[in-house]
Amino acid sequence: MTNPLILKLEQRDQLSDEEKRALENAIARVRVVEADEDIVREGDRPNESSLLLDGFAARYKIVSNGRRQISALHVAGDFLDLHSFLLKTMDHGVLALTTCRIATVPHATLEKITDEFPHLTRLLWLNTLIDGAIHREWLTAMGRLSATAHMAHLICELYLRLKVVGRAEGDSVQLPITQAELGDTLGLSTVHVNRVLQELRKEGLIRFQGDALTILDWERLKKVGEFTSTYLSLQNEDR
Amino acid sequence: MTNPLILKLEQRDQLSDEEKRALENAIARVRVVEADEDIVREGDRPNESSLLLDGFAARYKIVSNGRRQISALHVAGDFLDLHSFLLKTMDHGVLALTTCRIATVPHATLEKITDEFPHLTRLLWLNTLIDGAIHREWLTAMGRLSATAHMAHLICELYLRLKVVGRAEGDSVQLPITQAELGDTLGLSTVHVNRVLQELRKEGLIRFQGDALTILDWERLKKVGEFTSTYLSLQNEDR
DNA sequence: CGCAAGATTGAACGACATCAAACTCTGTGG
DNA sequence: CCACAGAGTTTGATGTCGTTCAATCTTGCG
Repeated sequence: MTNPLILKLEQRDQLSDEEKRALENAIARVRVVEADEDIVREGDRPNESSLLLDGFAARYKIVSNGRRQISALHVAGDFLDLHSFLLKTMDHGVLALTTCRIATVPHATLEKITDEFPHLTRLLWLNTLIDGAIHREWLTAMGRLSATAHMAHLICELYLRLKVVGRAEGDSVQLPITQAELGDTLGLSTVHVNRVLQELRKEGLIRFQGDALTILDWERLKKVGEFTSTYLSLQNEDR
Repeated sequence: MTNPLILKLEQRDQLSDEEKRALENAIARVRVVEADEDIVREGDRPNESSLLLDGFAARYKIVSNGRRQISALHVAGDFLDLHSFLLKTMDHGVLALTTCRIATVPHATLEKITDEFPHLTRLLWLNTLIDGAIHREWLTAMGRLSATAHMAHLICELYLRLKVVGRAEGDSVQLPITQAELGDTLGLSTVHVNRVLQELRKEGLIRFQGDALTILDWERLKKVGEFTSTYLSLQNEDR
């Protein structure tokens, strides 16, 4: 059971043993949050950041008419609120979509890392930059792609991100996300999410029953979703 | 003429004289890019980052049917591609919307800053985190607000961001952005942008003729756009 | 003065939303 | 092991917000 954050970072650059140790030691404690509970709330000023070890979580905002927008979906190895280290006040909430195992890293420890480990600091920074790249990609998909293309795009992304942290088995991943949650992610109604998924199934691109998502035709799915993985920075290079 | 980046950072935290000097010295050269020219292209692997000293710029992506999505609008004091320091490959282009004065900061210098100035590094990191927070806000607005609310939200944000770097005169700012560009930002058609702007004018919320944008009723504009400035991290605190 | 870029208008259309109901599945208690 | 409850999925009918297309109008500028 390697720490999934280390898996994720090692996909992008070399980590020294000392850096790995510093990361492992940064974890103050591990806690479990049940599905549908808040991990961090909008307006909070946390003095620690949460690293997702297992499960699925979402960053979200509620707007006035009660509608919800999910601005990020998180999988094992993702920091849920690393940005709260410097932004201080949470401008959105983070919700557990499933039971989540969460490692807690005090901001004081992060500050120490920035003082003593410049290269590791750059990799943590990189981590937040990838989050930003994903946001931009979602903006483009939301603004300029059809609902079907947007969904295909999201599925491609989630499949790859899960694969990187060893959560894929062949062409399949466990994706315990409801259609309502997908709707809040894509900015669509639940009803339309359902129709879009049916279309992708009918086209023979995916199978999606229960939590099990299988990619049946990766090339065509990528094409439908206009997906290119550049923004995920999957290349290993000096940073 | 203070460097607008320093203005921007000083809004968020104290900067020592040494840090200010390090920032000033980081600028290798200043260049001018004319309106409608690319500043950085998608796929580029720049070895320097561009700091916008004056003018307006946009990050954008083109999707298959030729449509364009703008994922960020930038004003004086903004780094246009600070993230290329660690992401290496540009996943989007950056375009000059007006004539732009741009300071160039070599990545080698940024690396040196991360080795020698931990606190300044955190502030540069913060800078990219604010970009990310803006992305999330835009996602929420795009997914769950009406076109009119979304436009009102964008106007509130741009007004505040310009004000921070001393580009506002009272309730007015110069905003040399066409309705087509606004459409690409909001994910709307030009026609609809026009109608939405008319509605905001008719409601007495803004005046917008030529480049001159005036906020006529800040409180009501904020309300229409469901705007709260938390995500811009305008508080000065230790980071 | 004349042109080109941008803004504005109107009419028809379409993608997705909304509403309301039925269906399926899984877990639970009797 | 059956009934039932509740969450999630699916379906159909209708409504609407924003798009598209095609002009026309305005404005800044050489």
